[in-house]
Amino acid sequence: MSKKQQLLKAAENKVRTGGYNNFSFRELADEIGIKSSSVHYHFPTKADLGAELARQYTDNFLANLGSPDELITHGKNPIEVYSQQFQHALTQDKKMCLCGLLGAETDGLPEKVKQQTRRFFEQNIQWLTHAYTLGTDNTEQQAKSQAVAAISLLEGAMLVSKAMNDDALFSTVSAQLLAR
Amino acid sequence: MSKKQQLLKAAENKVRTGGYNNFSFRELADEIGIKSSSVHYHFPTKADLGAELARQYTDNFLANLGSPDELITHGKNPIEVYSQQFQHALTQDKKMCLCGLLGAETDGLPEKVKQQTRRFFEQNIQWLTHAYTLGTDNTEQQAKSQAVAAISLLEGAMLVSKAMNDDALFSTVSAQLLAR
DNA sequence: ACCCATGTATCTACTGATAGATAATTGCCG
DNA sequence: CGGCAATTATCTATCAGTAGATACATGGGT
Repeated sequence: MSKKQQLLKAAENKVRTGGYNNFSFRELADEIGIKSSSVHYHFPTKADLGAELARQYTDNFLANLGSPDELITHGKNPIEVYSQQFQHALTQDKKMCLCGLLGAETDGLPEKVKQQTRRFFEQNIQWLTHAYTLGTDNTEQQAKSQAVAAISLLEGAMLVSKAMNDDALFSTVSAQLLAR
Repeated sequence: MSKKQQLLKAAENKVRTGGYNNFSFRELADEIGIKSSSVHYHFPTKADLGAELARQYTDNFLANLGSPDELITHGKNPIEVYSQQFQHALTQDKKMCLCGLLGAETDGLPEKVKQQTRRFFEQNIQWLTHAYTLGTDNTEQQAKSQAVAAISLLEGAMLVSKAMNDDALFSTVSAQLLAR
């Protein structure tokens, strides 16, 4: 893995633990064994790093999901797959969703980080809206409402599980999403 | 209002905007017209300030709600009142829930701040569990599941609304909570 | 010989925290 | 009541540490 990707990985861990202000160039540099000034070679400013972080996170998140149509073709329930992706982030990484955390502190973020954070939610709501349209007679409007509620429920369940330090809460909540 | 309360008020705005690391003693002091060293008189450490902030926020939040029984006596739906309290925080203050944000970054917080953040959710889940028991044949277990889902949905809806900069999303989601 | 990636050195600004001084107020004792 | 003592709330001054950022030098691979 390139130093650049190592930096992003280290930053992801820091941000998902304590937010955008919870990492510094020095910490990241120390962690991967370069000097803090060298971090500026890869990312001119902290905002550039943060924006790239959110961008890659979003792209990877969506790529790992595949398309709702594809999932149905393989006999899977898209909403179930979707909530499992959140659960994986919580229980494997033991961390909050990157963009969930950034979204909560959006008003304190540099503009370009804010934009990428917003993009995460736009794309996810689009994905879910599509999923909630397939095999139903939902209008686009209805499907979008369900989509926004679904991502809200899952982001919120992560947040509550972290705050209470009890991952079982997430399972309890996601089960209700699927039982509707 | 005492300087101490002014400090807490200023800190609340900062934290609800960008998280625990988004305020400094100097900023707070400047804002209310004292010196940063004087802040240490009221709060020995930053963690002490953060913990007191979360503690008061929780107490005020619950006090403003009243008890579920009381609300029903006055012909109100406790869950509706509860979700309106969240909506008020979002649309009037134009800010995220303090403990929602702190909960998301819980692993990056000093221990005593973490404890007070957790207390917010414990007390809120208790309140909601009680509300979901009244006038139903729900078991305690079922009511608690509904309670956790409700607070997850509302915290998540705030987060998504902030990230998307669209408060209407919150309304869309909370409407679904009440329509169940 | 070039250029990508990193290092050295340094800057200014800000961080939380501490020590010690100073008024102003409060409260108790005789 | 008078006066001493303690408490409250603030100040000035300073600290070591860290923040993001910059200019410039260096080395290693093609």
